[in-house]
Amino acid sequence: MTVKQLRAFLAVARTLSFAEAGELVHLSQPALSLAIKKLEEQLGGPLLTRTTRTVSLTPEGRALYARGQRLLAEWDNTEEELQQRFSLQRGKVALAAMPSFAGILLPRGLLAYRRRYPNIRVEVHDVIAEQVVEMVREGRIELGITFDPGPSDELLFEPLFEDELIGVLPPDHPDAGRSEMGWEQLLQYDFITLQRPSGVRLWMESQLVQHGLVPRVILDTHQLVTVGRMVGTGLGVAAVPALCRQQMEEVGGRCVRLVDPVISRPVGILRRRRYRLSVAAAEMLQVLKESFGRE
Amino acid sequence: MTVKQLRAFLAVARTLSFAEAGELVHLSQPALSLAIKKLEEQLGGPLLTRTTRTVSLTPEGRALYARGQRLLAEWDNTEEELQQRFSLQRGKVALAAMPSFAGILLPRGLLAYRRRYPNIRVEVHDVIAEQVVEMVREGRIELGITFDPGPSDELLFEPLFEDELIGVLPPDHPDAGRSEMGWEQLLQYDFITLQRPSGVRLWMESQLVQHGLVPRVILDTHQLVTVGRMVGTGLGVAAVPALCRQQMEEVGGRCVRLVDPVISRPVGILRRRRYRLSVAAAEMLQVLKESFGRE
DNA sequence: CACACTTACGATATTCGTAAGGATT
DNA sequence: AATCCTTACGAATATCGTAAGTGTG
Repeated sequence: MTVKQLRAFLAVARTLSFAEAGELVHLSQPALSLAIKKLEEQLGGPLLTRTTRTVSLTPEGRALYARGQRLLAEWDNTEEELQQRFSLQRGKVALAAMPSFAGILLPRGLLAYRRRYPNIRVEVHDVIAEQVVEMVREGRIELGITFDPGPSDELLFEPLFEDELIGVLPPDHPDAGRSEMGWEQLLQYDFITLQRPSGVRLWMESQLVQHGLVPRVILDTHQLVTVGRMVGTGLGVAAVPALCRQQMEEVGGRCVRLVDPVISRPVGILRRRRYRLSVAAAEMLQVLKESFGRE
Repeated sequence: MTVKQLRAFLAVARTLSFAEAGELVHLSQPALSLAIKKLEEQLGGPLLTRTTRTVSLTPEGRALYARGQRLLAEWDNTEEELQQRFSLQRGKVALAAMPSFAGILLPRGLLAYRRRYPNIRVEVHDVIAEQVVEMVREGRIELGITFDPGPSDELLFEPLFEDELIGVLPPDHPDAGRSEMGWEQLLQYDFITLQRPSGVRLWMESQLVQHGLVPRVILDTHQLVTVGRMVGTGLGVAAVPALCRQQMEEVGGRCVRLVDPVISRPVGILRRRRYRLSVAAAEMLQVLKESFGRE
């Protein structure tokens, strides 16, 4: 039994006329006649009773009509859904981004994506960098936006831009108006930072040690906003990823570029090697590159 | 998208090997390759990623795999069910028979049918003759066993045999041992019969009137068994369709053939004109004819 | 170098449409 | 006589298998 045969039969069953049905399925009357004859042969008995003047269904024909309608509808739906997926008129992308990116920059990218492909659902997981990597590795999401997790044989990282550490100062701080300052200068002041298990804290510390810099930590907390608020109220200074600049300023911090050294690490898109992206995800990758790529 | 294409794709998706899948669907490797290529073209994108050394599914391929499996299973089921219907390995016949026939003779016929076609469900409606006709007319059943309802342009009656009225006598009745007797003789005795709305009563009365015979009715009831019991206990005599002979004897009646005149009417199979019978019902018709036909 | 999929090509099968045939209203 | 389905037949299309090609481990 072929799809064409079933389609032909259903058309005849609906119209009870070979001629009319022929138009529906774009077939000449004889061709339709043959098609149905073959179907009947294959199934082993007559589906229609034709008396040259009137066509009607046999009991078996009615049985096939009932089941065939649902069947063909599902068939066409499946086919159409696939076509829509490929033509980006339907589908879903699941991605994850670390909070600093998800909150500030990502919305701009998603807006661009949705403008181009309004019918594709986007699922965003706003989780910490380590979990982003984990979710990509497990295949729960197709794309992750995070720091470079380092070489891996199952993960592929495409950098988008460098995220630098910037200084955060109280509004009334003497250096608050400057465009940039050195690390040594910053670390003269009481230092506020994130608590130990934090990825940012670990990264910053390892980098500072390499340059012989030692912060005078007077306070650590586990939320970046809290760090910002503390700096904003004048408790001390801090250093945070540039991605968080806006957030820091919103709670009263003044941001300055930090040099000597410039500490930065790449932020980019992580995905699985060896696994092809869905069409929708591939396009998302493209849009994200355009929105946040270097040039 | 054709059935063959989907079948081919699913085979590859399952085995992740074109060569192996080819064997499953009885296709050479190149033919399978072409088939899938065409499917991909039709759907608008790749379903499989092949690296000449390894085959894996794209996200879209996984989507089709999930839906396609169910779809093809339903497809095959539908096809097989129809084939089974035509080959009498599956199906259903709904029929109705008047109680006298349904209770005594029909079981023998059904046994013969079920022996030949053990997988076909049979639905028997044990209803009075008028309802049998009604159910056939409404198309709720395909076959009805009843008396001839007379000519009709939508019903077709095929007689099986003649059902005669026979006499029922108490066991100690002087005529109880005879093989046949005349109506006039029977009607000398107190007569027990069914109540008025009954078809049998009406038929019998109209026939008797035509022959100038008048029964001395001393009692009427609405159940044939009751008539039998009353005769059995010696209250009087009765006349019932021969179909009920066994039932009468079970409750103590003695049956004799009635002549002068022999009153009979055809019992047969009723079905709708212009509507083809299902294969299962056509076969049932055949079996019933063989079991209860004249010769 | 061996294996697995793809491309090329000739052969076969299937399907299609036009034309003719048959039956019913 | 008109209409509707079926059969017949030549043509176009699609599909298949064999053979050659290509890339990977």
